Amino acid sequence: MERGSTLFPKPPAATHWLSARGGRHVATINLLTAGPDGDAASTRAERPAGRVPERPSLDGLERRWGEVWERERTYAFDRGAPRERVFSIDTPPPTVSGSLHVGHVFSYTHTDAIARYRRMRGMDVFYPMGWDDNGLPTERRVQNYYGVRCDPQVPYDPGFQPPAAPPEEPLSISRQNFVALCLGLTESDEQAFEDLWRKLGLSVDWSMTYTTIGPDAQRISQRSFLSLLERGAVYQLEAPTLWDVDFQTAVAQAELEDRERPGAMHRVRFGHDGGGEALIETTRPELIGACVALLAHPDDERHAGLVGSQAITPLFGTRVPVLTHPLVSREKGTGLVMVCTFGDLTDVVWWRELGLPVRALLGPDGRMLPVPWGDAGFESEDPERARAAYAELEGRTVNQARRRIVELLAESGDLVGEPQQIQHAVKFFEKGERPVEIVTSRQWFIRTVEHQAELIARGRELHWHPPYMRARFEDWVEGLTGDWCISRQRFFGVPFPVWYPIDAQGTIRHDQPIVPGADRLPIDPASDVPDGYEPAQRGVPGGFAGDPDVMDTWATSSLTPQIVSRAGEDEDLFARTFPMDMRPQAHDIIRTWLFTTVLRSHLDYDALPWREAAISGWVLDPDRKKMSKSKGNVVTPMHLLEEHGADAVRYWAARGRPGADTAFDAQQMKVGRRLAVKLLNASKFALADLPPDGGEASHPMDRAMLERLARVIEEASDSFEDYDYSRALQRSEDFFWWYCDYYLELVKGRRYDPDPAVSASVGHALRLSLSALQRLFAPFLPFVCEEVWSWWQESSIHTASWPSPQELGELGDGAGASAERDLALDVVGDVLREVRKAKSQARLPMRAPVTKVLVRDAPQRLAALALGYDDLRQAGSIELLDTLADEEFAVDVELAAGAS
RNA sequence: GGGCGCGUAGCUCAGUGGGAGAGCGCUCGCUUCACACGCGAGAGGUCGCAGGUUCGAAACCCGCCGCGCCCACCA
Repeated sequence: MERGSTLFPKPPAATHWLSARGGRHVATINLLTAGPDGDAASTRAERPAGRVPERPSLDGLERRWGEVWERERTYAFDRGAPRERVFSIDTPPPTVSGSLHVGHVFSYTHTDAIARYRRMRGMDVFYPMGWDDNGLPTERRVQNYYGVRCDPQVPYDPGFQPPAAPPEEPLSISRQNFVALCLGLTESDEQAFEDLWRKLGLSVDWSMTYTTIGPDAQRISQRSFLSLLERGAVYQLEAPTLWDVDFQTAVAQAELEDRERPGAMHRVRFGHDGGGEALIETTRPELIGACVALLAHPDDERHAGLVGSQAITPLFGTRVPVLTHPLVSREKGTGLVMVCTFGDLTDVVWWRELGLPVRALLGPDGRMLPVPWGDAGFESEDPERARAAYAELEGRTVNQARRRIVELLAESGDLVGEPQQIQHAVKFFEKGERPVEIVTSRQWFIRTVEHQAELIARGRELHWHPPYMRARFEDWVEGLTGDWCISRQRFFGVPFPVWYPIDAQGTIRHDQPIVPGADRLPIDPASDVPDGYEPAQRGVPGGFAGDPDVMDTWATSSLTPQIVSRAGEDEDLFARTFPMDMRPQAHDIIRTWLFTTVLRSHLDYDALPWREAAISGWVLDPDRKKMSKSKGNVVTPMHLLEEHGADAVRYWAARGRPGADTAFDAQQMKVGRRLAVKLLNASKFALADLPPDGGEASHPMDRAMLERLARVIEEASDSFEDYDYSRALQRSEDFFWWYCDYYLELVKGRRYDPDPAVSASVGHALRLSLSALQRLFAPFLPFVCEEVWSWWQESSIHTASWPSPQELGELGDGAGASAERDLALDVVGDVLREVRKAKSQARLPMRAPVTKVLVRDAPQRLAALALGYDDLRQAGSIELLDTLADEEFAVDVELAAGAS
């Protein structure tokens, strides 16, 4: 056996043959030293050098190669690489306080396949992992885990230790202590997540992780906020805001979801200053006291007589005008609608457009506020009665108040008929338990609506994979009705870096925010003091007050491209990585994460944050419903990986087309495992007793196989370029099974032929094909591919170059000859199938000898068959192979005597 | 109500103008010197329905039906 030469004596000039990672990378692929007797293979995995194992196995591959990759820093990012060689990925930071489920495994595998492909193309892949630890999910988890509750009024306790077991009554602790617990708990969560990702084989550079609550993320968030503030792109306003009454915080439009809930429609009689009555229908009778107008459609003649007059609310005796608005539906209810401050978002529109007063009854805790009725407060025709009625509601929750007021209305005779039970969609905060309410409060908003057209244009600039996902983005942008509310009345988040002066009267001057210098960031206005003030001046007249709120989690995660590329922190890295190349994410957060990231980058850099958006689908239950948390927790990802192996789970994931929701299917994982085992065995077979390399594929059958493989490489590459990893896998896999079942069987005779002149062509073709196949599968099955590669190669397959058609050699000697060779593979396969069928039907083993085979076929096909004549005879154990020109393809098989 | 996607074998899906396919499952057979975690063979389909374009449609166009998702509505 020759030694020391290489598969590719003349590496093509293309840069993708060269390492993206400097000296750690081997530029060429060493082939001829392979085989069980070879000595060149390394001891990277504590294996006797250069050995193909007797019984190859998948057992232990994950641990073994995971350690090697870590030790050799296989996936390390070389930050010296020029921008054009960098492929930067804006990885979604998973929420650490939830648990990872199969949906994460699914979509992160897609990203990893693309990352590995790009790396093999010679790109320096910038692929950091982040953890989204900031925000409500962590707060909730800490509250439950330790049995504590954050109370900003409680002073900081430097010696605080959480109770050993959660007490029955939640323990009130300071914000600083609470945040410390959040940080501690997320740290252990993050380690568990990292372990899982490593086990799955994500090719992440683990030296570059980030968190959305870390100081860098805080500094970058605050810096961006201050920049927006300076430019007037962010403002604060006291206004009706979507509000979650359990978390007691503002929420954003994007965080709402509809839930079907039973409800009741009540027909209620209002009085009227003309002496008549006005009937309305409402699902929220508890807000009758908050009614500020009745509305009809301008063209609705039924109520034309009422318009312009005054109606009088039942129970409370408040006079409200009857007005018109085009948004009123004539078909719904009585055609007359009650406007309250505020029952739903449409009320806000009516209130704003018609200039109606505010009469708010609902507090931030979701209970009916104490309000004065009569002279000192809400007006009423009969203040005594109003006070008495409202006393029945005050302090009650929405549901309690609703039940009570229905009784009151029934007693007073103002409820017309029985309430109709209905099923209707109600808006919820996606993490909330009770419907959102609308509460007036002071909040920060980023100007969004005025940029709608520009954002649509950004969406068209972005390359979407699959392309139809852009429609979701455009639908969302076009449907925006208000600016983005980014403030939250919570604790574990990035604080707004703003203080306010308190004037001599003790009023907080929100209109005169005090901002810190850039060099002070990140700051927490709850503990830091603005320049020119003393700590003792906090909260006193003439002093200052810190902004009490934190940013919405999306207000930070919308900056992940800036965070990972370290905008404003490391200009060199930023220039090499931003705008980024790719954003992978699932389709359900296009309206949140994708949208807000585009918005922030547009506002801060007047640019897209990335070129490509690769959108993945969801994992569905076998019954095609979205995988629920409860079910996801039954089959934890770690269990899956342990049961089936990482490569097998990755195989299932990679079979899911980009953007397509995919059913959870353990059966597919078994198929993936089979593919991995097949790769082991086929590699073992090809590499053991490998014949000498003749330097070219001189035999037409070998050449035809390589030509097919060249087309597969081309298709897989094109698919990957289009971010269609699943197609790349499918093409490679289809070829591979054909290669095992037909090609490897057909060439057995020649490869074991003692005459090197006969075996050398197979020797060459096996090296080329096996090398290319192993690399084609490497993005999908990184563990088994690294294993089989290590049997005959020195460095990692994952830093080897992606296969190219050119490396298979100059195959072309005329299109006609090539077409005939390809036809030969088909015809030989057709005949072999007939021979196998005859043996199968005769219940004979496949090696059973065949006395004679007569192939009838078109002359052209018979001519092609001649190219594979010997291989076919050998593979079918055929003694005599004859052909006869005929119009129909037919094969007569004569089995050895006594066989059937 | 608007939009997007999907509908092909029992299941999961590939197939975008000219032979209806793969894997799994099922049936039968074979321990063949890479692999029994294997190999070979077989059964199984009016390609959702209806119309149109075309010499020719699973594919292109129109309509309808069904499923899923997103958005809007929410009195």
